[in-house]
Amino acid sequence: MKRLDYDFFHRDRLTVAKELAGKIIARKMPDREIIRVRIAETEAYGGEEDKACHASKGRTPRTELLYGKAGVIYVYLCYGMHWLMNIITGEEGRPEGVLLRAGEGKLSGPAKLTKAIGVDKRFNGLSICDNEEIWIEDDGKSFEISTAPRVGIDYAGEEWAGKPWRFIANI
DNA sequence: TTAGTGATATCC
DNA sequence: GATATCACTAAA
Repeated sequence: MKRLDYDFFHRDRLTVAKELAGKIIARKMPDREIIRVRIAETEAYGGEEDKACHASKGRTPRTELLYGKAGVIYVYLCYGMHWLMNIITGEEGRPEGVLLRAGEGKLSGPAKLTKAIGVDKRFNGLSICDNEEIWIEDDGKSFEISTAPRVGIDYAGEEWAGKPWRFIANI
């Protein structure tokens, strides 16, 4: 069992998103219990012109993290009650990231995943390959990966909403 | 289908 | 200071 390090995330976002599907996210809770959830779905965001990426409309304090170093966790509060978790990928200085969209089993939704592993604002800005509370593990198993269009981003227009940048592991 | 929720960005 | 927007969920 090995932890994914900076080199894993320091690559093209589509590659990272595809390979991240099927990996395990581990979370050490405050009571020292360790929760492990296999990642079932990911989505790639960002790139030069991706209108669905938060950073596409301009660099702001909130999106500053997206331009940062690969492996950094970007946590975003959506609709006032849902935490969405992303991991920054690619070169520093480019707004790229991968959204963790679902976990194995009943965790069919990005906010359910973060709720299950107790991720919130406190993790925003942490590096996932350099702390003892949360990390990603590779247990050596590999899965068939399906692709599909991203969801929930109709505002970005058909061209971007239709990109097959969603990766689903056939667990 | 619709309500609920709050941070953020963008306008005064 | 005010308002519009939003990478969602649960209940119906």
